[in-house]
Amino acid sequence: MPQIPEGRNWLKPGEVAERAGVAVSTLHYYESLGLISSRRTSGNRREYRRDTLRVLAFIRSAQRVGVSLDRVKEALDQLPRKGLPTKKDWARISRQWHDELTERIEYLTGLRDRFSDCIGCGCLSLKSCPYSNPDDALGAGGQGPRRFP
Amino acid sequence: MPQIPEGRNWLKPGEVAERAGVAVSTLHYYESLGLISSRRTSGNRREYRRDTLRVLAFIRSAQRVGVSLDRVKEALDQLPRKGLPTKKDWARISRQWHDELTERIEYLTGLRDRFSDCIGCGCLSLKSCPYSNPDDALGAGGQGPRRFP
DNA sequence: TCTTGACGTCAAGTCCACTTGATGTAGTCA
DNA sequence: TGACTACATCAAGTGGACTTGACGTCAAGA
Repeated sequence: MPQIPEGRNWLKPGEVAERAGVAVSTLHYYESLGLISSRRTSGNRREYRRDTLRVLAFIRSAQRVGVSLDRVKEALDQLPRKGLPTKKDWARISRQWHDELTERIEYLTGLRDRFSDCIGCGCLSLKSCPYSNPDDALGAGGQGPRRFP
Repeated sequence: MPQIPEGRNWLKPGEVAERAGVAVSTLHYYESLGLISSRRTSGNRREYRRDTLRVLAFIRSAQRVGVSLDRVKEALDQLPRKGLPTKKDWARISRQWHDELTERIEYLTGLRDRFSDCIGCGCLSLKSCPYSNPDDALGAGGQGPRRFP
């Protein structure tokens, strides 16, 4: 991994990509979606602000739990467009993120426990089974995640 | 919702689709993947065994937590190919499922708590942040889920 | 009997999240 | 200076999970 001096606040695409564990093409893609931004050098090369790493980390963890890039963008749009995001900005996002994760954790926990009840026990009845009910809380309005290998 | 008499063990596509909350085309798709199966009437219409609803419920809940259809198929392939799956068969799958969910819950919980630590607190440092580390436990070998609106 | 709707097949389309390829330029190092 | 690599743009391709469309058939009710 290339050493990035402490003082350098603007990073090259390759550096950011390596540090964040994504491909350079992914940076382009995210930029096209407005998730991250860059400035250009005189030679038209991109330069990313150091805190882009933080944004990328945020995106990464959001995706890991199945949040779409659209939703991520909504969250990031609450950061100030101009100027560096402050601690307060990140704290606000962090709070929302925390709540979202908590909700998701509770859902999974319920799923696990009810699953044990209705299938694990061997009752083999779907009549009162929450999984056979398409209209449960989190089910409505979503197509669900696509992959989590 | 159409009434399906208690005794009927073979259901029509429309009935299954409505009960399971999926489209008929989805049933075709799942069948093409080998996730569910059907027999045909003399008029070439599909008929699904009642317990297909259980399989579909299983698929649904698996997808909800971001498990791919490939992985679902792996699990379902452990059910007996011929004959009705027994309580024991479902119980085994249920156990695995339970473990998988537990793992996922623990991951999310860790994510949430560490997230609070490293961003919520405002330290704004990514140096020791688990999200900036591409090589953490669940990160390796996966591209992550795609959507969870 | 006739109509209507559910169903059959198969190809193609969609959406998200990227990746790959083609082609040209910029910067670095021997 | 020349080679080599990183980077730029843009279009097109990929993979998962479906959906839509076109077109023909089967079955149940008026």
